[in-house]
Amino acid sequence: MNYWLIKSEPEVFSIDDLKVQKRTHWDGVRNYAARNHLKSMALGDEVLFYHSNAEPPGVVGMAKVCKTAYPDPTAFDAKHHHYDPKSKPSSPAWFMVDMAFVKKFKRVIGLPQIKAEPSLKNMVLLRIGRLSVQPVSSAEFKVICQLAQQ
DNA sequence: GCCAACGTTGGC
DNA sequence: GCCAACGTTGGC
Repeated sequence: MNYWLIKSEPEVFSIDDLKVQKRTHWDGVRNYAARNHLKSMALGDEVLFYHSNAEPPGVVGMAKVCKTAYPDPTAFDAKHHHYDPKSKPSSPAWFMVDMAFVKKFKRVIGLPQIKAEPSLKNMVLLRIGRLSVQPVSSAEFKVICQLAQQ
């Protein structure tokens, strides 16, 4: 079992949207490092859901992988905002996974709280701030879950 | 709205 | 293959 963190702007797609929809295609990732993480995800991997550009930014809940990586069709659609002519159905460049809602935390674990927690100081979130799909260690995942229960 | 960080593009 | 210019992300 591996653990991950995905970012979303709540104005675009929030944990509440995922709760209503129950599952969603995690499409639109157009960064190679993020894509490689998507392709490494296994069925049932647990994923922290992070709200970026929010007040406060932070981890708001949990999802899990319910379908492993497959080609992102929005990259093939010339009219789509995420269209990329480099990606062809015969040799797709971009992939997506499906995510299922697990839970929404009772409180947001804000970025300042994460920064203040010594056991989380090596989180990719703090080291590579812009990466939108990133791995989380099992120890970090446990700490986040404990903070969510306080 | 500003700006730092950093990934991507393209000229050479 | 280097690197400057540019675009995007995302915290503040």
